[in-house]
Amino acid sequence: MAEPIEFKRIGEGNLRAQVYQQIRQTIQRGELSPGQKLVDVDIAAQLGISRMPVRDALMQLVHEGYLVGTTRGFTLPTLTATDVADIFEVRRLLEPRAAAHAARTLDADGLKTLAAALQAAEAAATAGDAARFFQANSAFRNCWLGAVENDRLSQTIARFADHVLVVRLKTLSHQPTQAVIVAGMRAIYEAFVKRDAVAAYDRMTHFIQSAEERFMKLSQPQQLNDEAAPHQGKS
Amino acid sequence: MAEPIEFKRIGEGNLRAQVYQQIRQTIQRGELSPGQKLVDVDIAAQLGISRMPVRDALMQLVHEGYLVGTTRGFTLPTLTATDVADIFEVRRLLEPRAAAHAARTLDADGLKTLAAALQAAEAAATAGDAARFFQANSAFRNCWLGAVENDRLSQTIARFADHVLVVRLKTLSHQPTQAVIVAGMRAIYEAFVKRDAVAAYDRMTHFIQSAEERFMKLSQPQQLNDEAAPHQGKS
DNA sequence: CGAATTCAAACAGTATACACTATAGACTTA
DNA sequence: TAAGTCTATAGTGTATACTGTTTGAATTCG
Repeated sequence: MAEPIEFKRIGEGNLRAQVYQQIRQTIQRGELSPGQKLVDVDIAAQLGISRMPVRDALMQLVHEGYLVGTTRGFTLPTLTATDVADIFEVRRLLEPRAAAHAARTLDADGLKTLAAALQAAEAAATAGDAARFFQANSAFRNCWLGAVENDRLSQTIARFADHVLVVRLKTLSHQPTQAVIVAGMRAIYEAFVKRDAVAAYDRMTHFIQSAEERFMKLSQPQQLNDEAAPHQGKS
Repeated sequence: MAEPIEFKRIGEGNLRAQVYQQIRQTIQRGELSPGQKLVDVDIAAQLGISRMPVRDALMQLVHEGYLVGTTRGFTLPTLTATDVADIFEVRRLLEPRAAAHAARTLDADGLKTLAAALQAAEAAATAGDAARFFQANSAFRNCWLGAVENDRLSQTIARFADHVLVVRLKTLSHQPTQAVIVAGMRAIYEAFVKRDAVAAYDRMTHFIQSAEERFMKLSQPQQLNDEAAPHQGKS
């Protein structure tokens, strides 16, 4: 199986950073199927560069939890139900506070971007376009997270949100769930517009909670094989 | 200036992991002076291995925030007052909850280890032995964090706590501050012994708060040059 | 026909070599 | 003597080559 994914170098800085950005975007967009295998030498050949920068990028992604390294290439991690619950716990602790910050610091530009993302999400939900919904969801989050002045806080949130997002691809394709998500986004957006930090805090709390419940409910039938596949990761 | 620090390979796994552990321990113990410069090729020569594993380890540490990469070697990051405040904000959000978990899950062995660490801290405080106090403090934290079942939560905490610990070397050498810290540790320890999750939560909240206040108060005179040295980090 | 054993390909880990760039410090000049 | 400029060098970034280990598949044996 050859690489079905087209990698091309993007953006700034050294090769490692470019490759890192590229692969991370690919993962964030859900363009990497769970069984898919990433091999440094293949990607390097495709980009016309040597293994080392690609390898560095892949290892960084492994360390951030975006990938797991096996003895034969790198693949997406298979999160157990416990893993997802753990991630949601951290998000529950961090995101409400971050949202409260954003309510204070979001400027007019940011609010406009949020409004656009919200509209896109609504349109995608009614049209049943999972990919667009996915993307609008990420855009919304990235926008308000960008307004959070505590970079460590926002980056930690972004990382963990990305991890579950990969798994949530199926959940987010579910129409009723999309409706719940959109409602939550709108509630949060309105708190932002009113610059109401308390409301933003509360609504974000509720949002995360309902997102988790939705996920757990929907993934129960398929079992998401908990104890079957323990943590993973080598060395 | 040659390397005043002796690196030797330790522990398990591949060379990168060994070197990583070694350097991280060195940093955690405060054995790296702020101006100190780490150069991959030097460390590699000292260990009798090639640059690559050392380089990988250093880059990982940079990515985790333990070091910053400059064009001439790697050094400790110089945290501004804002940086420290940001880190403490995240810790305030995460640690109380984690402590509540630990109150449930700590076993007899863990409690014994905590008691030992607490005693060591008290002894070091009365003796005025900053290094031992430092170490006992870390041992205490690592122990209860180890009992937290949510690995992502505990690892995130450990990382951020380490970051400020490096800066807090001076603060923790201050006798009155040591007394405050020891009192907080004892209060938390007692909550653990009673398996009182609520008390653990509350006391950890108070502990973090007082630690932050202590730090901010003590570092005010030296200014800790805020706007002077912005974020740092290259590429 | 199924299970154990062997073998070779695949891929990560490590080593070495070269290229490129940013800085420290010398050197110049006012 | 202080400010600007220039250059040698230190040290990262990237490339290539080699090594070791895992694993999947072929092959043999029960």
